Amino acid sequence: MGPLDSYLPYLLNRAGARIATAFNDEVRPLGATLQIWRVLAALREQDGRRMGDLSDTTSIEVSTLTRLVDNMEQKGLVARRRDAGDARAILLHVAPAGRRLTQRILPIAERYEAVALAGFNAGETEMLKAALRRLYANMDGLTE
Amino acid sequence: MGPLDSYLPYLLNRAGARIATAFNDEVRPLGATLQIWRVLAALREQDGRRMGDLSDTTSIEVSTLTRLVDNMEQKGLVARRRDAGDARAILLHVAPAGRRLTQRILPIAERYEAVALAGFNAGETEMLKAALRRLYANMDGLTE
DNA sequence: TACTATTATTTGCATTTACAAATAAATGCA
DNA sequence: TGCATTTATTTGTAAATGCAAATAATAGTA
Repeated sequence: MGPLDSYLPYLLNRAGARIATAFNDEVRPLGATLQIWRVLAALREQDGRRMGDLSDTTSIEVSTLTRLVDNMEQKGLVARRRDAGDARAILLHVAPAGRRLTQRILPIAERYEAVALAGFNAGETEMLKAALRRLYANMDGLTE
Repeated sequence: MGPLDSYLPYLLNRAGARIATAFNDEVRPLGATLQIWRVLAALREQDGRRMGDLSDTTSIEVSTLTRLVDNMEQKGLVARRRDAGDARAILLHVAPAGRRLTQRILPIAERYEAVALAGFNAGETEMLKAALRRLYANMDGLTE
């Protein structure tokens, strides 16, 4: 293996960690965290999701997610409801405070997108995003 | 903000998390972790580094790194030496067991690079890596 | 030289995280 | 229907994480 900064997982982690840390610092004054934002963003995309589904989309491990949701529920950001059709499952819904918080974080999220992609034109941006999706899909090759 | 999977930090985190989890599972039987590998890889690139330097290259927070290094030192993977020129600083060196572990992990790391980039040609690969470096650099715009 | 500010690392402590086991419900099938 | 298997979530528990404060040494300057 050559130099570290030509190793893809390294570059990926480094970029991700930097954005994550900065974003986290920024939303903390709002009483949020990156993880909370991830859940809210997932619910914004589609409300009433199962824990397992949320775990998949947010990349937060289920047992961690359970406790994060406990916390968010206490803060009134979300509400658990037992799935009527399948009583094993929970459907998580945003609550009013969660919607308000989402609205406050959205402009920050948009700013991060813009800053990260500063100097990228539309074609480059799309190419990068496509590559990241492809990369994610490629990992199927390992986990079966 | 549009759909989640067009949001760059999301794509970045998702890809990174997936690789990280899989890699971690794979090196665990060797008595290693992803974080341990990060330190070893950084030392392989250049031995005798300061804690702060290591923190920067590995994206591991310094206080976390201190304890990780405690652990690695106990396992005989690395050794701390006080910097002769500046007694505040520690220079971290690989130890024989660390070198051996590095050799065992290297092929795994190479495989991950290959799997992640399956189907990418040389040009696409270089473009992606360049984009990730640029993205990282772009974040200077926020943290000053 | 003494004093203040800066830099490098570690430690205190509360929170977050994740593996494994436990619980609870649905499904498949004898 | 009854029982074993699978699926969904939570809980137990130990380890990892990260902010803030503490410690230690250097550098800058009056």
